[in-house]
Amino acid sequence: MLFPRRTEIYGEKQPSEHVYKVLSGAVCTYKLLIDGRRQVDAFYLPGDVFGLDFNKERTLSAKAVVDCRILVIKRSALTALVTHDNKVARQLWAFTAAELKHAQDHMILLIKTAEERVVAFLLEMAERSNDHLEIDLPMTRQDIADYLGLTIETVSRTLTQLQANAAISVPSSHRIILRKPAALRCLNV
Amino acid sequence: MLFPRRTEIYGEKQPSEHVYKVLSGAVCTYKLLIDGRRQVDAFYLPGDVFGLDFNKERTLSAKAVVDCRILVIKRSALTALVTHDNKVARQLWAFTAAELKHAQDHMILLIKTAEERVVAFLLEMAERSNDHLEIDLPMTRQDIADYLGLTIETVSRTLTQLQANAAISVPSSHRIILRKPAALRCLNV
DNA sequence: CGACGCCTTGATAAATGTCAAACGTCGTGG
DNA sequence: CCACGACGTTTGACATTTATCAAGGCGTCG
Repeated sequence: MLFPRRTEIYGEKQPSEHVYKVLSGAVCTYKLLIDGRRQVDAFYLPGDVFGLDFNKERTLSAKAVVDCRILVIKRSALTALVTHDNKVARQLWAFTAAELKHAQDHMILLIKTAEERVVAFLLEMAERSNDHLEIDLPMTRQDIADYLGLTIETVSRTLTQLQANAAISVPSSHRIILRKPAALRCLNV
Repeated sequence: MLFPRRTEIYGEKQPSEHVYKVLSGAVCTYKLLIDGRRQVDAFYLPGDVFGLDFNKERTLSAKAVVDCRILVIKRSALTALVTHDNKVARQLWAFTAAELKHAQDHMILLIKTAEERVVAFLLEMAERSNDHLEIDLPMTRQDIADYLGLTIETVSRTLTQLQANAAISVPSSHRIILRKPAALRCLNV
């Protein structure tokens, strides 16, 4: 199924009827406060599965950050499997546990300084990329800022500062190359 | 089993061999950065179960915030049950999902202002208390500050300010009474 | 009674947010 | 093919929030 960029895939409080797998593009999950402040919980890249918040209602919203091809799976198909196959049940549990771990790591990120947060984000994205040094960032600065609990201006300034230190280079705004990965890892506390 | 206050119950990276239930007292789970900054993930009060991070290794540390009586359960006893009883497996999964939801709510708390964070904390604790208006806080200001991503000074100042607004009263430093719960809920975004 | 631990208060500093403007890039239409 | 406009990003000047550092108060326990 195709989702154009910026499309909402599901919204908070809606019933959880499907599970999703990213085929191409990128997705983010987030929460909104009434005044518009937003906390992005996670980015999902090709191969990643999302939408397994198996409280009946969605606890997060999800939207396509760029045009996406997404595989949509009925929840009922999964729950049927679970009641019969114990192994599937355990895999789903492990998946939820992994999301919990990610949320815990994200929480500690939110108490760090701006520079540490940006570096942690770059290292996380590098870890998930193909060659671990060149990163393609499908999301906007606003998405990154909302993931890190900062403003776009602070994210932008921190990136230019890292570039000034020659720790990274930014050939285009959605492409970043790690020049001193070891130094960056030191900043990752 | 008895744990005096400040005792570590388990540490990050240790193997997960037990699950715990608070009988009396209070426990918190947390992560540390090398320079000592600390993020408290959750407080557990009598009746609560903790220690179910079922990645093999602990992703958090846990310590008693006051003297505690704690029921300690062998992990192996649980996993044995799980392989046979599908219902137990699903309960454990639901438990992990609930922890995940709490972590997500905590993340959005960390992007709010100091006043909003303190209010959110008070409302959360009130919700878990007996009469929902009088709160007994077993933890220190430092524990609260580390839960909210603030300093003890900011927590203290915010509490005195709420007291000045007559939104709360603080008869003793570990006891808080909500005077204007509706007004506080408005601040909870 | 004194000492210690914890909490509160005050003055100041630092980090990040806000507001505003300029810049670049990309796509569209003349 | 070039010009224009929209959108996203960067940069700058300034404001605000919260942290830091330091001192004082209060209660508890030996």
